[in-house]
Amino acid sequence: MDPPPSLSDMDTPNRNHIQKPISTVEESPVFNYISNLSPIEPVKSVHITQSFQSLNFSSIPAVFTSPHISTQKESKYLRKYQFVDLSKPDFSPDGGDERKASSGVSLSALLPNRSADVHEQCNVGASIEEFNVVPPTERKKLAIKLCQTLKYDCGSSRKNDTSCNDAKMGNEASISATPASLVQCLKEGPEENCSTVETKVESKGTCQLEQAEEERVGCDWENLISDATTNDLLNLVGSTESDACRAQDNEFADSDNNVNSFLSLLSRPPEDKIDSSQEARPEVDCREQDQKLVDSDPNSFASSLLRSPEDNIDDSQETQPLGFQKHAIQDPGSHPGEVGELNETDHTPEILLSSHQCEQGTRDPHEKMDGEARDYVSLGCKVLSQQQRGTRRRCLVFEVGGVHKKSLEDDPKRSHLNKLQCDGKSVADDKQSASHMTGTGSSPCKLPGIGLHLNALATTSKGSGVTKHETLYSGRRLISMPKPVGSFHSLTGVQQPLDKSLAMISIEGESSQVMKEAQGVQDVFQVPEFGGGEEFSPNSPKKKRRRLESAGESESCKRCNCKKSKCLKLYCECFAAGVYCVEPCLCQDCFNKPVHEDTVLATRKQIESRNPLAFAPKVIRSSESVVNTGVESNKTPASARHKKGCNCKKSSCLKKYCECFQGGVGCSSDCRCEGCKNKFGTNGSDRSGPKGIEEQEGEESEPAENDGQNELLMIEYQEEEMQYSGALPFTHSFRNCSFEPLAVASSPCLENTSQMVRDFDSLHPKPQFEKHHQNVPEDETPDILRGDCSPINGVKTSSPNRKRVSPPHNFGSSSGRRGVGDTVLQSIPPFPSLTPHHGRNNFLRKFQ
DNA sequence: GAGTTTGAAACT
DNA sequence: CAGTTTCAAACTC
Repeated sequence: MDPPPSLSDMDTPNRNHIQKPISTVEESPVFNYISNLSPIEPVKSVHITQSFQSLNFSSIPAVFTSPHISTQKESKYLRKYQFVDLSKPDFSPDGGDERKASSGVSLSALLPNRSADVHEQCNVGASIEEFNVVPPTERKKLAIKLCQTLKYDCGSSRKNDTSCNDAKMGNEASISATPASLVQCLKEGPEENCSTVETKVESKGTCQLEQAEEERVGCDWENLISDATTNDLLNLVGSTESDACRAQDNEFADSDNNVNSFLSLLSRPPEDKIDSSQEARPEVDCREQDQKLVDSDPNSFASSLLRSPEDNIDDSQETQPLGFQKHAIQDPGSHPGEVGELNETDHTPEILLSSHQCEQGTRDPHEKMDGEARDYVSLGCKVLSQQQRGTRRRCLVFEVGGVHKKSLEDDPKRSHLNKLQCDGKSVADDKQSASHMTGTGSSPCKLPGIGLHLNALATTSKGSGVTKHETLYSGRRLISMPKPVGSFHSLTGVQQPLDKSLAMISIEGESSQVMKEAQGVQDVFQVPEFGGGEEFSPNSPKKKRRRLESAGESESCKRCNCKKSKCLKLYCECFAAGVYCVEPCLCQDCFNKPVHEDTVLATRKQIESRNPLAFAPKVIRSSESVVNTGVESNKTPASARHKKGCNCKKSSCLKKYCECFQGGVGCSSDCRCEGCKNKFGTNGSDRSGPKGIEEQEGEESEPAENDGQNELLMIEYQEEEMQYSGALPFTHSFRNCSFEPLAVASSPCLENTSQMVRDFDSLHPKPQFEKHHQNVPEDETPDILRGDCSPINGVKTSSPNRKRVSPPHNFGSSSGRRGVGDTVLQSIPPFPSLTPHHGRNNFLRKFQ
């Protein structure tokens, strides 16, 4: 298997970029051959290109991919991941919050990193191997070119010197075998001529073994790469490559004075074959020997190279204590203060080779290995997998720790990216967790669980950073639905903007918040099977709830407290909001968890079959057509309306029993409330609001309207999805996080809304609503997305008094009840489903 | 914190 | 589609 062809086979817009670096290096047939075979330069360039491109372009297409559509591919990831994980049972870090955080964040993070790293290792190995194939006379030249190439490649990857130290360490480690070999050759003289030979062989072995391992694992590179349609993979590949490249660059650059030594070694005749025992020498032996050599010849190029990784690690420790510590913690085989970490990572080729040999049963070369080395070898593929993850863990560490700490100091974009990755992994891991149970997988890179239900998003949008964090992490728990399913069919479409938001917010976050977020991620995994559910909570639900409430509504969104509905009915606020229940929930026998994804989705489907708008926001913004028509009602509180209207009898629509009041909207003609005193509305005795206008102008035709309104609501609903598609700028999508009370209508945190509404009270209702409209400017949406050409507009425009002309279709609403799809409102972004057109079409088809 | 009220959701 | 039941949030004490 040849990784570079696999890469080139990738269906990526960067193909042209792939070829470019190759051509720049081509100078001779030999080098052309080498270049074609050597993946170092082109592959790195490719990865780098992808990395940065993915920052800008790749994410959007990924967002549009339905998590269910990609189930198959995700399964591949999952399988591979599972294999790796099995080989490393104790992957999780071992400490408190960090452990929780990593358990949620890091698992899926491994996948892309792992792929990237394996690939890279193979590339390096192949490159060196081909290097060896060249006649000795050419080696010097090639060595120079190799160095140049390495430097050249690294030139574009220096951006993340600080932030990627952790990852860098791993990559440095992965190539540390090379200097080690060089050291040996320097020490042992020309007879071995192993400077490149051994290294090459080891690297070659590494590559081949890696490949073989990958095949055994069942990882099809092509599939894997083809699966890499997500930011995570591409970004991580890029980061890994660039880090490795940088590491190499650093090493080579630092040892320019010793290049001659290196070249002299290269130019030596290949009189000797590699000592198989050395070749297969376990890493500990190699380490010891190398260390000796380093001590004896500290000034040599080889020693310089050899020291580099550890030195860099030390540097990393100094500059990135958190990241490295986390790394160390995450490494199950390492112990604080020991060199286990280095043992595992500094000699990637050796240990990989050893592992490979162990797998193949060719352990004879290990006759002379010491006990420790034998232990390593005996671990077989386990060690291999660990080693493979060694580098990736660094990336992971970087993402976990560095993202929140160090990366903040770096390129914001980079930090942002990594945060995205981290987030994606969190969710992906969540999904994976669920997938383990349900048999369905989701792309670890696609935030499958994030169908942004804007209710959920707005739920916690109260303006504080903490709240925003919570919101976004709540978003991860959102339930994704297959596309064909009405309201949730395209939830993933919002992932990108949402996660961008999250990323941006997280950049501003603090470690405490990070841990809180991580805890939030962990919450997703707290399923009954694992004893994480609140069912097992010894605390009284109400007590807990009170505690949560007392802790401040601004910090924690209210969770459900269902006891009999299993959180699979709209009674459940979480379920109704399209989010999974999490740890703060006090529900009992909860099925609204990722582990019951199938059940949840099926239930949702069923409910939506009854009422397609069941999961639509209860409070929806009024149509822009109202604005267009100049009707002043859009400046009133009632410009946002409850989709169905309330049916209050005793609360006078003045308590949160009333959904209109709860949503901060006025009662409308669609309400059947009695004695309404909702001052935002006009349905009750106080009819000073738009309702009065509405009633005056078109109340009589209301019965005929509703069916049409239903359909209009559905269409508008789709328009909203369009608005929240990834094509919209992040800020635009984030507007859904409007911190206005109305924006949180129908969210699980409605109490916040109500409180804010109450604070405003009836004295200044209009300014509040007007403000909301200002914060949710309709003009931000391109006209094409606004549906200017949609039938809605025409209808609305022609009905200034909101008397809607129903399209000729019969609206297939299951509910003949009045108000199921009444006035199209606009004050709140209705539904976050973002699937661009197909979702819309499906949705429309569904009701035509 | 226990109990009550309330109205939406679900059911018949 | 109306009536009833179930349910959980909101509310009161």
